[in-house]
Amino acid sequence: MGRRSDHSREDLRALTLEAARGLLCAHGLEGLTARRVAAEIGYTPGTLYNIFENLDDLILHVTAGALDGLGQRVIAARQGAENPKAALIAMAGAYIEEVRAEPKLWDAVFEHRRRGGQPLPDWFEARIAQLFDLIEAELHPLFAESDAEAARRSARVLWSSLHGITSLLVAQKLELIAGFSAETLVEDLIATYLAGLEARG
Amino acid sequence: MGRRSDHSREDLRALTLEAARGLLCAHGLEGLTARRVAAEIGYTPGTLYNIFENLDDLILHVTAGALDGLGQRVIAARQGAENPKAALIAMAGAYIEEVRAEPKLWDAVFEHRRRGGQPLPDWFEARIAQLFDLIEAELHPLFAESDAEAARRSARVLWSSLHGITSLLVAQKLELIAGFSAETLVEDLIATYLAGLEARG
DNA sequence: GTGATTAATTGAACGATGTTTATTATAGCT
DNA sequence: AGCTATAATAAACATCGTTCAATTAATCAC
Repeated sequence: MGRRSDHSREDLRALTLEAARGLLCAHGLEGLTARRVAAEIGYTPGTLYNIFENLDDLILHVTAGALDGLGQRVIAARQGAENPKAALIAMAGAYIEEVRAEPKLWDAVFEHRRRGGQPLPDWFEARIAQLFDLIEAELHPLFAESDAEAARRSARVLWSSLHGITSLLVAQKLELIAGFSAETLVEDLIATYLAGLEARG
Repeated sequence: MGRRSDHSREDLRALTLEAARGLLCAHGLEGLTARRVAAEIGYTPGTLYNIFENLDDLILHVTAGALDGLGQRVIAARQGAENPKAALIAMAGAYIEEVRAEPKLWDAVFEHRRRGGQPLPDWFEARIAQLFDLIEAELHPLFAESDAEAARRSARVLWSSLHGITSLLVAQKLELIAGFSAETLVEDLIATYLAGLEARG
């Protein structure tokens, strides 16, 4: 079969991303194959390579979409919080909620590595940096201007720690941590860490 | 070719584990294939299935070995520390050192998921629990006996947070966190979190 | 020592994977 | 209508994990 006009270039791209996201949500990374995505959108595998560089590229765009959605939820959750601690807990709560809603998708986000050990492309790292800045912004008021370095460091510590909890959650390795919900752990982390910041001056 | 007597059953098993570990260290998860492991030990792929249930099983045993080695190093690092804070920082330092020595191996440890989404076998979870207990043991002195629950919770928070930092480190996603070494972040985490515990009473 | 039994190793096969490419059929333009 | 540019396809390639009948070597019985 030759050229069709069932979908515009952009439609087809959006359709593909949606199908890929659906497969990730339903079956995780191992459920996403070129042939399955193609079948889902009614095309053949080769067509995918007209739209995306390769499967890694496709997956990267799906996960970028997930990160964007997360960013929106996190920003919304922050509204109305009256102090940094409340804001951070609300933001982290939104994170966990999002991850809980689609655990396999988020497991794929964390588990995925590009073939050949290639590093993440710049446009993707920028997406993550945006999320990162949200935490950093909340922490800044807690530090003197002379301590900008400490504020940056603390933002990185909190970010990494949150990532640890959520990644264990979606990898279903949190049963080791039985008896405590992710929310409980995150709240403990934030409250205690902030208390420590204050105590250390 | 038929039955050989080049190696005893146990020798062959050890040889296979060693070869698999070498491949993981050198090329990560995607470098470990049945055919490559077999070639490395001078046998054919089918032989692997006499020794291990499947590739997942083989990988699981390699990572279990890595966890055991880590446990020994962590215990050694703990010796001589005079208080819980110093002990925890030393232990975490050993963790990071180990992970830094073989980043691809540890990335594989974190990245690996069994096919079909099967949960980790009990014998493997027990290995992790052993490591877990090491942290918990250091924290206990910091809590009143009536607060055993809080001690357990804090151990889980610290463990997850450490995991977050190391997992970002080996996934080479720590460049996002540029400007701070894993050691710096871990030390900040432990010192600040412990200060927070004290401040909160 | 010779024959029968047991066990380990192989090689070939199967279905599936990501990706590339020549071929084909369509859409849009002159 | 004819031409061209382009999109989609089918087929191929190398590789993957895994299975299994066939084969060969070691072991055992006598």
